[in-house]
Amino acid sequence: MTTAKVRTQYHHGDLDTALITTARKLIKKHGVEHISLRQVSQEIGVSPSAAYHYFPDRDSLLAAVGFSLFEELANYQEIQLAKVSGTSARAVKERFRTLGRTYIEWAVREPHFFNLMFSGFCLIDSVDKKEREDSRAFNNLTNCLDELLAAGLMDKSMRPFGEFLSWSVVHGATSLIVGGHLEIENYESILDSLEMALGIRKQ
Amino acid sequence: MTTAKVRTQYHHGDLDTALITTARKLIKKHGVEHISLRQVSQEIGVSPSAAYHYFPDRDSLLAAVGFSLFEELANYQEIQLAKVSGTSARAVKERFRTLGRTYIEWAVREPHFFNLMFSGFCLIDSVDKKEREDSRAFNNLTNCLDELLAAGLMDKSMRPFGEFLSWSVVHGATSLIVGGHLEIENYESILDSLEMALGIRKQ
DNA sequence: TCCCTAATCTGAACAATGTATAGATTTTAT
DNA sequence: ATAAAATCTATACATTGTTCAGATTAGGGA
Repeated sequence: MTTAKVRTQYHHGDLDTALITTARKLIKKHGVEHISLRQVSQEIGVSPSAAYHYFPDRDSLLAAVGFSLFEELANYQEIQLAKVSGTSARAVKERFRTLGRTYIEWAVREPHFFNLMFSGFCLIDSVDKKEREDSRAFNNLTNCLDELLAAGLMDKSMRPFGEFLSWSVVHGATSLIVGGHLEIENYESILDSLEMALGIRKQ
Repeated sequence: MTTAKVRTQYHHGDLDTALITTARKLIKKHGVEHISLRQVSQEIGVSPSAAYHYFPDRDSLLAAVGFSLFEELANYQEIQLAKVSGTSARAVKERFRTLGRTYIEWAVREPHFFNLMFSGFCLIDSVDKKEREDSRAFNNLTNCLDELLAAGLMDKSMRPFGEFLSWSVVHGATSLIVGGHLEIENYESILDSLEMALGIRKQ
């Protein structure tokens, strides 16, 4: 019986992923600006310099955590999306709202994660653009907008602005809320505004 | 002849503002995550501990810089706004675009400033809400939207969403651009989208 | 089974950082 | 002029990121 802090073996075995998951745990609790490589190493029960065999520096580890969070968010969104399947007008519109709602609620529930993802650590240039995890969320948005259009539920002339407006409004509102610059009683009003903006029919 | 680095007097005289302006200068060049209290002190030519007579800790100094940047942005916006005075439909619409354009361009020109302002250092709670400098920019936006409505240039039913949509879209797009998550050829298309969303008449 | 090489981790060290405290210097008020 | 308040320095300490030489272990070929 070995706890995380007292290893019995010299070789950890899976230090690569242990570093990421432990960093994730500490970031979740204390925020990315308040955790150190040494804390992460100590929590695992490993020497501070051990991490340098897997990541060139501290920021690379944090970036790795950040990228895994994009994946997590996309997974969460798709799970919630699956709960509103169907081709009815109600289902299609609810899927669109689900995409925005999950984004906002996920960020509000874990603001430290959101800050890490969008605070310069996760430089897009450092990873192949075609394999970016946030493009999965983007594809889901595109599909949803196409469904809305096909069902005649949204203003045709607004379709070209669909992805940009949705992403900007939801991300912008989320960013302002998480940063404490905007207070909103219930997040559904954000989605109401967005629906109005895109000319999505009521009822 | 005294440079900044070699003071002749024991008392600096205006260390309070010197700390802020010097920190501002270093943040502008290197970004908030790469400057230290000691660098700022050394640049001024003062002991590292001197700063603690004016700010309780490093983060408070950074926050002070951040708050001054909100003021700077609002000043810049109002200067640009004044260049498009008049009551013609063209002038009113151009003022609305100017508000968004200045926000985006200012952030893109000084991304380190933008990051500081919206990266957790500038906690709104720490300052009286009624005296917040970003409310100046918000008031300018409200006035502009009222002018648009009064001139019959925007969709009446969209007015209640005016401030929120404008702020979210412009801030969201800016945040994504500065963070490297979104690439946009010219920023006017952002304003085009926003005008479409608010039902602001063409021509 | 033994040994050798590569993989993996430790230990000690370094400079830099934020911050606390005691004391030095200067200004201000009386 | 002198006491008190304001302002700044010097020193110290714990913590951090990072490097590097060396210790420990794992895996494969004889």
